[in-house]
Amino acid sequence: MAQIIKAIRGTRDLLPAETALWNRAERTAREVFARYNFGEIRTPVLEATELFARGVGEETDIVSKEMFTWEDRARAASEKPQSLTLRPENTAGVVRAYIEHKLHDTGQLQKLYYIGPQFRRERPQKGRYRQFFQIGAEVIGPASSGSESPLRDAEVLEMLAALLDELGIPRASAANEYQGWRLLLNSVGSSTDRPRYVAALREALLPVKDQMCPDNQRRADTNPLRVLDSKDEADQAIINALPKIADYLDDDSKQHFAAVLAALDACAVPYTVNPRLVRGLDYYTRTTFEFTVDLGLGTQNALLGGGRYDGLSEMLGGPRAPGIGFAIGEDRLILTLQALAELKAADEGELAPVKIDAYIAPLSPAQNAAALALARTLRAAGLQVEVGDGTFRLKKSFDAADRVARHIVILGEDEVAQQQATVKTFATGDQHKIGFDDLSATLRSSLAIRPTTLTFKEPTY
RNA sequence: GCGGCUAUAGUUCAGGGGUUAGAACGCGGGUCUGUGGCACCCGAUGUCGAGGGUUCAAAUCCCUCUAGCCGCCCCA
Repeated sequence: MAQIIKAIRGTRDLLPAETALWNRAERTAREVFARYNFGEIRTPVLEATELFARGVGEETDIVSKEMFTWEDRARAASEKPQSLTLRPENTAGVVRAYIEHKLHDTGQLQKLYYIGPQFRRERPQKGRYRQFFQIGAEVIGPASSGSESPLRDAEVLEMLAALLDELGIPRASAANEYQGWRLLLNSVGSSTDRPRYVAALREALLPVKDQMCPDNQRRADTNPLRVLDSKDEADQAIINALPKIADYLDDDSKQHFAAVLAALDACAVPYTVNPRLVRGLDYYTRTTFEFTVDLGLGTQNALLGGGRYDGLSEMLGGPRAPGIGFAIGEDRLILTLQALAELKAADEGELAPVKIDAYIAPLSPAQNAAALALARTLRAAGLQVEVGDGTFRLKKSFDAADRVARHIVILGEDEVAQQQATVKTFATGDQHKIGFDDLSATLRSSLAIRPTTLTFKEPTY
């Protein structure tokens, strides 16, 4: 027997039972984004490796060891082979498109959102896959369009709060034992603040480095900012004594951050300022944030992350175009929603599965053609319809119908001859004969099927 | 990339060197020829993750691989 082929490591199939939830989440996100005047952008899954090296940062873990990268062969002798990469995130691609299509020259603020797969070659775990999905958005434009305003930061954060609220994810509070979402916020400073701070950090780490865990010793050399969000218990005292980024912000950055917090207060969006929150991508400046959630996600409790990237466009060879954005881990969002649904089911009992409108059951193969024709009519009217096969016994048809549909439409010899279907409503047990021409209207209006408004008698044979 | 745990029916799981591998749910059929859900009866579940080794004998012990989960790293 031939070897079966399986989905490759870290990728997975989403079957209808799950995609229903994915679609609901995506629909909600699209609706919320539209209310804030965001339009959708779709960028290629494949980009030049150079884009991520320059945008995300050559030294970051993502670029240095987690990308799916290969050399595409040259098409002609005169052409050089090109290094291609499956995108590990989408912000760099959006900014590349912004520059490439000269959206800057419109002078307008661009509000763009995307939904799509991203790829990172990490060890798979719950909530962490090699092909994972992100729902993200970017606000970018020339400074004259207001792209640099703290209002943009606050608006994005407020929009995210609205989205999570609308998806039914509770806010963490003492009342629910902090099972819910929580916004963590920090400012990592401007592109001039940050190098000063990193230098100070390095200096402060030098004498204490040896006392820290091996991971932190390594970080102290490669990426000192990462020492700040270390979970190592023993190192916490040392970390708390390190210089604070807040003391290295220039006046502009300080005022900017204060304005963001003031706007969040005005919108009643709860947040926690965490001076140790840092991000793993080099392009972030000033406001950075993370939403965590304690439902359904194990150690991967970061539901979404984002921040400002005022210098990214220039890094990619474009004009100065400040911006802010975020990316939601859609897989993690779904895990959270599933955990929430389970909690609810434990409280209220299982929810009845959603059923389609009708199941057409021909009584013998002679009625198969008529059944398909009737299905076509009903479907054209917008009804959700399944069709059985006339070789099934009626008993089996009922069984199959009850599993998926609210009504069974029985089609025997008499029904076809009279152009009247026998329709039974599972919930009530009511059964009526309804003319083919009236069927879609009758099924559409649940009122008409209620016994109080219909006085059909049980058919007698 | 590192460490640990796990892999048996469609699903959740039990078993544990010795005839033919089990339960529940689910699935198929019947009792019941155009009226289901309940009940009762019958039936099929399967390369025991893959490959190799030890042994008279391996689903069981050992090794390698693969995949999943947990933690680390990192991040969404």
